[in-house]
Amino acid sequence: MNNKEKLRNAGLRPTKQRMIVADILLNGFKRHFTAENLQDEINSSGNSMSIATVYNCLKKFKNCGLIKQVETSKDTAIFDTNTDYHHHFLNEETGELIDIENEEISLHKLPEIPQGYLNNGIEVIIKLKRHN
Amino acid sequence: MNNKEKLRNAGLRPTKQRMIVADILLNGFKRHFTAENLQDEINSSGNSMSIATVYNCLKKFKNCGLIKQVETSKDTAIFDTNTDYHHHFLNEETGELIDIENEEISLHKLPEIPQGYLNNGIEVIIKLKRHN
DNA sequence: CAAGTAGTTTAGAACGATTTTAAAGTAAAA
DNA sequence: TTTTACTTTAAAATCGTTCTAAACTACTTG
Repeated sequence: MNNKEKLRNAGLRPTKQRMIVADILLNGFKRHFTAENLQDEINSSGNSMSIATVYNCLKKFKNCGLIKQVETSKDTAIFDTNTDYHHHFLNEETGELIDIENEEISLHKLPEIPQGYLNNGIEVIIKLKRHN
Repeated sequence: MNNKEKLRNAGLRPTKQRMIVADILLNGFKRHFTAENLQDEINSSGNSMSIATVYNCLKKFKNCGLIKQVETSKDTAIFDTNTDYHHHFLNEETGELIDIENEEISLHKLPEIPQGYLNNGIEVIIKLKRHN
């Protein structure tokens, strides 16, 4: 399936700008990037795109599942007086957090830590959706 | 141990402002809050504090482990072309992310989901520190 | 195809969270 | 004390992101 079809299937108009972004992102290579990274890449491919369009486009792509946004990264820092090792439920609609005590969760199998690094803490976030 | 001692033990000068913050945060109650929440609370307790000081203070408290900052919340949104269910290593020094395939990790015991909510996805973040 | 309309792009302004600046103030050390 | 290093502050600056409103473009219907 080509990119034009992918966009149509996702319910998005295949505009010139979305095709440029699709050509960069939907080629099968898995990668992480920011809006600015992407704009730089667009620029250096000889095209150009307003930063507003980059954001619009990423939001659309995300909403229809063509890409993901990593780590529910809120724009506001949230602090916690609970310094014990613990995890969180996150109500994504409201941003509300609820503690999960360490005993209530257990990681069975862990991946191998990359060479030269140490495990410096694990954060588990269980995202919640209201039940209908 | 009183708050003045807690601050000294942590290597922080017990200034008037830090004591005000300590009185609010270090009373044993566990809670989540933002810098703005805290400033509001300071204001409504009859004190006042510059927002810059609130941030300075939270940064110091965090660095010496008196509080934590929740969910490695970066100020920049990171997107991912990998839309499969997967997790991440996070190099906190550089912000670099590395995928962890779903099979490489397994959650054994899960906490009970709060009433009225559904599990809408689990994100595991393993923070990495460079090995010496 | 032609004309209408609904969705899209854009530059630039606006925004909100956080950090920086530089000057004045305060705690600890000598 | 006097000195020195750290801290606080208001205000400006910065950074990522969203909004605005006007121009543009893709799709629909006639």
